[in-house]
Amino acid sequence: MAKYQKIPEATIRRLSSYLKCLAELEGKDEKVVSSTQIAEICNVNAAQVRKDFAYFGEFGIRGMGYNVKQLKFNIKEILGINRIWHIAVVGIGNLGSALLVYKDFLKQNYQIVAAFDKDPVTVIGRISERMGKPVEILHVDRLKEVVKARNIEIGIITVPPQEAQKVANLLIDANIKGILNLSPVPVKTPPSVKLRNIFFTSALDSLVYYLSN
Amino acid sequence: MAKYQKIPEATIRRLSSYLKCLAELEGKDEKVVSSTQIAEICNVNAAQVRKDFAYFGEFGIRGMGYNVKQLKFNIKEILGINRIWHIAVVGIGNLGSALLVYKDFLKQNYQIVAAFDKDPVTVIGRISERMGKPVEILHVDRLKEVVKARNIEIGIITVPPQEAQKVANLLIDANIKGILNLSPVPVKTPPSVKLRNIFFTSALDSLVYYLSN
DNA sequence: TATTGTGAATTAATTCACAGCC
DNA sequence: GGCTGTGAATTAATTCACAATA
Repeated sequence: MAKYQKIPEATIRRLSSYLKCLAELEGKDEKVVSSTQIAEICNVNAAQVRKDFAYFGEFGIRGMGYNVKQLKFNIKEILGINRIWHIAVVGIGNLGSALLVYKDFLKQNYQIVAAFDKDPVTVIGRISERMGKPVEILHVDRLKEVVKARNIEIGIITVPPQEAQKVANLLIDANIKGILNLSPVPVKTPPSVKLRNIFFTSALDSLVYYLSN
Repeated sequence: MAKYQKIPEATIRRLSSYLKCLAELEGKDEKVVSSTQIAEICNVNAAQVRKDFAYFGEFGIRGMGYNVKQLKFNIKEILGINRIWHIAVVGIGNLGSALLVYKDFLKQNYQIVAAFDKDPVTVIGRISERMGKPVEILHVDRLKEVVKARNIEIGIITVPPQEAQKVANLLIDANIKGILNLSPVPVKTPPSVKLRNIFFTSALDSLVYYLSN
């Protein structure tokens, strides 16, 4: 898909945000959009928008702009989300169970096909009252087996900090392809397992820095 | 606090991650740490760690390293989190109610002192069964008044996409200082109101890009 | 001796500015 | 005429490499 060059990680993140913008425009039945409009909505420079696309090809029409539907399709193809990815959530505490019912998250390209906890019985009791059995909660011992059986490619870690690396190791051992770590501590993976550590509080910390300075 | 220069946003995010690392080391009773160790744990270059600190002062001892406790204190001071910040959560759906009980989040420097929804009665019924009245849920009409009364400086937006900008506008009108937007669409604020849009799925999208390529 | 702190060198990302094209 | 696509210019971030020093 990519032409030849190394693509900046920032470009990839922006592509994902352009996609949201395009989904909105599509909802408003807009057919065509210019780089200037996208830039305006996403708070970036218009040349940047064009350059981000240029890494992957020519998607626009000079003098006209971009076809919304087509551009959306192209970006999904670039990102690899023109299909459904199977996800497992490990750790069904507050955050984990929020994910299980987070519909916006499910709707597009991701499907949570398994949920694990080290104490499924307690957890099921706690969460079943507020959702109609969204997905069965399994004991974490079954992780490797189920990852294989259900073609799970991505694991989301939502366990307490002291368990995070252990769970990461289990996922790695289960031949997971990628890990999204939402626990409050960083985990390590070998180069073969792609990783994103998302620290919720980091965003707050950086916000607060700019509030204080 | 900062010497003179403009500080890269990336530096601020890393400071927040060094802080996590230091908290862990402190928990293990480590007294001293080197830039190389921090770099190793946080997956960055050691010179980068030193340079990040250098923007703000000299915190280490040549030949020795950094005093864990002291460095932790210094970073908290730099980030402005050497005190408690009052937060409001707007939109008590799944994600919002997860925040209300997300203890790791509360523990350090942030305190959720108000929660708003446009239908508090329904919401209270839904969530009260799984938590012991963590914080009263108020009607969003009372936002401005309560923000003022409780010295709330930060608002977290966890409403559905079509409501996000409206809520942002309410917060802006209530003279909030900063907004953390966890809804799936970007919102806009005037320059006087600092903003972070956190798109959960963007992290997944970028992870998937690197899995596909 | 070991490790910080930092100027210089390097690499990367962004923006400009305009040629190319519909 | 208006907007894309892109080489060149600029700006920013990272890393190197070593002098300073506890």
